[in-house]
Amino acid sequence: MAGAPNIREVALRAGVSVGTVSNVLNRPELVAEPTRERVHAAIAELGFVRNDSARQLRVGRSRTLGLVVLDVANPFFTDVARGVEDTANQHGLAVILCNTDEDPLKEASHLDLLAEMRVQGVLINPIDTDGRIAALRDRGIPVVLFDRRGDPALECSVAVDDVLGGRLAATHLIETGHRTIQFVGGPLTLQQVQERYEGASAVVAAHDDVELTVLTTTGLNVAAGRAAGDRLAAAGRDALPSAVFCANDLVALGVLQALTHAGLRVPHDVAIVGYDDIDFAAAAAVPLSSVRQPRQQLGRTAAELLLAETTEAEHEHRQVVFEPELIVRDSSAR
Amino acid sequence: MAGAPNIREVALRAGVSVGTVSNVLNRPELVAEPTRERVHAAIAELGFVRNDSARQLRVGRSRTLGLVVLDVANPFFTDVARGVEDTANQHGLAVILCNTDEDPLKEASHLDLLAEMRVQGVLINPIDTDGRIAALRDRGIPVVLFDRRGDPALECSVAVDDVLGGRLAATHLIETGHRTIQFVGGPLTLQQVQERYEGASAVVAAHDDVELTVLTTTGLNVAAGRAAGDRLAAAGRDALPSAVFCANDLVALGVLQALTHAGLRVPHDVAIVGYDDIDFAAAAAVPLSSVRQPRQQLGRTAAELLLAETTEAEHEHRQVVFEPELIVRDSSAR
DNA sequence: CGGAAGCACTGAATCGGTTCAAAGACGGCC
DNA sequence: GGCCGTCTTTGAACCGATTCAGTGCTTCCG
Repeated sequence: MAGAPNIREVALRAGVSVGTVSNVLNRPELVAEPTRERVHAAIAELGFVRNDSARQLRVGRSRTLGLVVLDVANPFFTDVARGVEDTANQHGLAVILCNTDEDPLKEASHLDLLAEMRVQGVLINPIDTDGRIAALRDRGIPVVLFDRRGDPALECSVAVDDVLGGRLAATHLIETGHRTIQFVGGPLTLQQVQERYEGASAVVAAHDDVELTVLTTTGLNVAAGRAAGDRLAAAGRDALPSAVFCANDLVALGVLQALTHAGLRVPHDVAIVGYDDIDFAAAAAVPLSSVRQPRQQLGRTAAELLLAETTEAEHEHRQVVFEPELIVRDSSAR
Repeated sequence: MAGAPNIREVALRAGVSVGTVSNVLNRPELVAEPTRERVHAAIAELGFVRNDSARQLRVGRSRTLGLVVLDVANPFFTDVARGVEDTANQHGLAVILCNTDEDPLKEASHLDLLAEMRVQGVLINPIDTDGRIAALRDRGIPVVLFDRRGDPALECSVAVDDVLGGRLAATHLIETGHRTIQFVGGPLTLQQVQERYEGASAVVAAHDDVELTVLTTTGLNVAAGRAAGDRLAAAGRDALPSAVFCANDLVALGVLQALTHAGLRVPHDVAIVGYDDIDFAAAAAVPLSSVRQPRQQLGRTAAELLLAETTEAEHEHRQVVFEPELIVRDSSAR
């Protein structure tokens, strides 16, 4: 009796069968008005709460959805998460947020857990597309990639054209007169980082007099950016690039802090362009130029694709690609 | 056969009973080496993944823990979440992150869902301590309050001394010569906001020549801060307070943006002190003075208290209170 | 040689909802 | 009165892993 009355006790109290109680909960339109009221009264009196694992066991799937991100502390991902949550909640689903810290082992263990939970689906910004994602799919759990393009034969994905984003940033820097550009970000195994670099690289290749170098970081956070900034500053004024293009805004903020700390002025000594256009970019010490992505929309669309895949009889995988937009602020003004 | 082999099929393939398979999974030391290997082989060949709802149903509780926060987009909460996640993962628990947006209705619906899921416990920064939290406790689900003190008879809690935080901020502003101080934050029903104001108020009361006024906001985010800043700026230069103390850093960043946009200089025209000392405070246009809280530690401690409550036979509720620390930066420099 | 103890394994009962075929109740109509 | 259709309710089977009393076997000891 103690903490957990079950559906049988409710049935007993309301003087009906368990089947009827279940119907009141799930298809109330099948139950006659007075009966329904008696059942509701019994539920209230006993403080009954449906045991979701029992329900899940019978129905075969849960009412949750997994969201696997690289770093919850990155506002880009929390904005995406907001979009996912809004859409999921509208459909009565809860979101399980998993943080991988760019660590394949953590990613793997989170995916295992989500598989055991029989989530309805997984939204993931994968680190490496190893077998584990395929394994999920084989088990019938739909997977939607976000912030990364997938294989149209296998999965849906929602991405932003990162190559274009890289082009926008590089074009802007070249047009404002910069000739030595430093790309800062990593690890390069991350598709986002790779493609942002590629985009910049393609533009630079078309200009004989412009030079692009790469400084890889071990992560995409403020600390990594600060470390990179320190290295740039330590190399001496002569070795300084005239502009830095960072793989995301956190790195850019870190670089900005380190350079400022070393007595260099942004954008006078070095210009900076970031990526993501998180809200804090505009509020930075030197307002940051950045490549904007439709963050919440990314999340909403990803969740919608997942829901479509679970409900549609004949599902065709879709690859949605949004266009990024360059926002120019003080950090790269001439 | 398709997507989901169960424990029976594994048993069949390995030539053992289901009980043995279960033992291999849960208490491998009870099973002889060669048998264990055969079972593992069968699991691998079939790609078997344990159905967690069946396990939960039998065992009675899940391996998850609910974390209910006011706003995932606030770095303060993501830092707390990191702490919670670290500790939870170490103990094999997954974290379900719920966002309430300071909306009691959303809070209630999330708590209902967590109750249905039979989570091991709930960590919450509550909006209003209405009956729903008590209802959870009655059902045997431990609740730990964080960033807020609780009733020692009922629950554990982890908080930071917000009254002290308010005192620190106000004392600092008074000592640097400010005589008209504006408190910005809200809603005042939030205990944090209330107490930060109280602390400041107590200090001001001891100084006849200092005036403290309140501008309440509807939320604790950048947009609310910006709106408040606009109102301050619109009131005209003469009506301006000489310093603003904000209930958190997001509000402070919003106020900073609005004031700067209106052509006012910080700290020359108006000084600003925030609260939380999120990472972005130091990187702001004018580096923000702020009252620092041990964010990750708050999360870790909260999770530990919860785990203690679920494992200890005789549990005594504890109220942990950390001390905040004032970090002075440019925004309140004289 | 008998009995006890230890070990590895078995298999049925169990957790608590959901589902669906079937039964029951009632009214309308010929 | 008998038949049919509609609406409501019933109750047992079922989902899949866990658990524990119990079986069969071996070893040890007096």
